[in-house]
Amino acid sequence: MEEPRKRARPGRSPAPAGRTARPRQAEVARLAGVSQATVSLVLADKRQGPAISEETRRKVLEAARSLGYVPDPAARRLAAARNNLLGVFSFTATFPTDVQHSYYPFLVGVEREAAERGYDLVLFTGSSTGGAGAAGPDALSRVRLADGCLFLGRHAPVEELGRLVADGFPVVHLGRRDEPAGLHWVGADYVSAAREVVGHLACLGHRRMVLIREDDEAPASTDRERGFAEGLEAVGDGSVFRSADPERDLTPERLRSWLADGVTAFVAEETDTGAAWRALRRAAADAGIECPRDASLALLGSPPADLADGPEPTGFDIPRTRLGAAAVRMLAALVAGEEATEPLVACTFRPGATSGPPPATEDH
Amino acid sequence: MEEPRKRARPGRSPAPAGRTARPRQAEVARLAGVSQATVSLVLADKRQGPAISEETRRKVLEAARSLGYVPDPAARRLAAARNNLLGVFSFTATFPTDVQHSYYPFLVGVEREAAERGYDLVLFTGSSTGGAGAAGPDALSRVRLADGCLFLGRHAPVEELGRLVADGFPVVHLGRRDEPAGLHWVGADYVSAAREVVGHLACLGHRRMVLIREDDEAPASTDRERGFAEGLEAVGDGSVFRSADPERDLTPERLRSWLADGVTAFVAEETDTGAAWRALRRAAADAGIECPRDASLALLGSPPADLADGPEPTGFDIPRTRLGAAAVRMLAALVAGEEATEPLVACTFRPGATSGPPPATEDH
DNA sequence: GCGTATTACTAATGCGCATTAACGAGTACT
DNA sequence: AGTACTCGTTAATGCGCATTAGTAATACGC
Repeated sequence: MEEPRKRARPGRSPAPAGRTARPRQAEVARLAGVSQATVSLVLADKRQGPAISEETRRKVLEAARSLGYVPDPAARRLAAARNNLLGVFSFTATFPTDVQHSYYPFLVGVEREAAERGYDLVLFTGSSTGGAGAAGPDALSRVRLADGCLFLGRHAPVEELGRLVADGFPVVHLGRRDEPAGLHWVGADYVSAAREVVGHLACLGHRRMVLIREDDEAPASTDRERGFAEGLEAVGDGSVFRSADPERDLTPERLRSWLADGVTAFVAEETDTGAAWRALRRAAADAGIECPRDASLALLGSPPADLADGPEPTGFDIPRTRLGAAAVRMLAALVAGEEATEPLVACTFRPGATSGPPPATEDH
Repeated sequence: MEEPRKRARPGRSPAPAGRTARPRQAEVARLAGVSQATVSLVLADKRQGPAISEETRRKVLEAARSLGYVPDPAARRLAAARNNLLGVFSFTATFPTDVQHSYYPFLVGVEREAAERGYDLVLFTGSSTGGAGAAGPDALSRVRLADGCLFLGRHAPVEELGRLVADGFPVVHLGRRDEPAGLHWVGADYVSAAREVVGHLACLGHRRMVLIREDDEAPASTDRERGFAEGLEAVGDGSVFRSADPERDLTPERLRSWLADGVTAFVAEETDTGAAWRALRRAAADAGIECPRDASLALLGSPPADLADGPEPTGFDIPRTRLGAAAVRMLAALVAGEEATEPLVACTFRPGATSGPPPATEDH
């Protein structure tokens, strides 16, 4: 025989004893001798709504306090037609096991800014769609549960993202990204940052430089190259060394031949692997080049963890935390129906110890 | 004249253009040519309740998929159902800038296990920042949006937690905790782990040991002490050195006097600061005690980051990732209305290099 | 005194969903 | 042919709150 219980909630109105249920606005209203609507108004404390007498306000607040009234967030969000929920979706686990993955600093900023704005975060795991739940091509659509969603990682499927964007669902991608047209993103201003590094080298007197980069087409790489080029435009000239495997191809001999050609500074891009910088450092060491003396080195980003304890490289730091915050700001703006905010976040220049004036030449 | 707009939601039903709003069950129903109730039934996929024809089921699922329908979590909660959302609430920032005491390893386990079970995570923010959400007496109550909530950190206000627990809201605290009666928790089995470490020392031949601990009453400390006592029960005897500032109070002289008393092994508890272990290592060094030779040292936990590169201490590792997973398992059980699962998670013994047989005595 | 404001509140409605009583259409059995 | 069931679907309801239209009461102006 089925118990005809109404909902799972125990003891209601006349309180048949047992646990007292959480009080509702209705109970507060009864105690204060007013209507539920009045309670809502008092507690909302709007300035523009109907006026409430001081007397009533007092009674309601008193009643609410004495009952220990606490609003039900679900009901509140339902009635207000917004969730105050921002999604965070990464295509790998948000918390990869290899500790202190680079997402961490982003999340710091994301959390802080979201908290600041009263949003909570929903962490969608790539696997929450692949694991127990349904996989399939519409896996991404789960993020619609939030008011908007932040995407991390390069492997976002263009198709599905495009669909979300086309539906007007607020989406912000962390990192510049052109692919689904209309996708909003925030990213570090690699162009300016690279330009600034080159400018710094130019100030020191360098006129001829080489950029070492890996062989891919990620915006992060091309932006750096552009900044490199722009920085050199009026003050010198440079060339780009591009290799799929810099650690193999960047030989000490090549470095020496560049030096012989009058190159006095080398700039490496930062990548996931840090291969360019590692290759550059090693080749320089093998070639017997002492760093700020014989040639200057710069890194367009931060050194990989395994090279962290060498001399601090001249270059710039990616403001990951601020990026996370900026992403949330933009997402919040989109959710509010406003224009997207500024997508570029400035990197901070790092003087470092791997650059100095070029060695004296015959001009001297 | 007042525009009779319904809520702030733009473009509805016949879609006057512009942004498409999130689809509701009603839209799915319309597209599938059935009623909203039917949609709900199909999507709920209950085995009891009214039967649904295969034909209808197909149509509904197809419509839902093509619209990218996702249930509104707030509405679901309100209608007394489940969300598939588990909350995570920490009383400091979940992603602290100060990496020292990071919840990261826990979160790895939490995320993995949650994904495994088809739950998404809601990170309730604003606990620390006091941002827009400000810390009222209802700061905690936001978590009711989720099906259940995980709490991290020691500073959980007993009052509010008690309220949630009393209301039957599924709550699991990470770390043993007695305070709000009835609170569920998962924690590392410090008692067994400490016992095992002591047992190991006893096996090596140690009979008299001293436990160095800080002066507080956290369960994590008292549990370790209990394990220490239990481990010694039948095999030897020990005493406890307790200090609010071990680095000041634990002098080399004291160490020597213990040695003179026949103490051959020292055990330090792990705390946030790592003070006990640091003090012990330093005092031993200052006293000219060479580690495994003159006396054995053990650490009930993991060394602080700044001592990580010394010899690996004998002791145990706290299985943080597994703890996170266990917490989610328990929370899921509670949400499902089942009994709470096993709260204790075993630590893994670490042989280390700071222990060995006691030095030869006059008995020799 | 009768409109017109103004103030202080309440009734009614709906947010999106789950749930259940009710209903219509078959089919089976007296 | 009438009754009893079963099956598939829908109408209706309510969760707890915010919002708005509406009402009652009082103050004001001429």
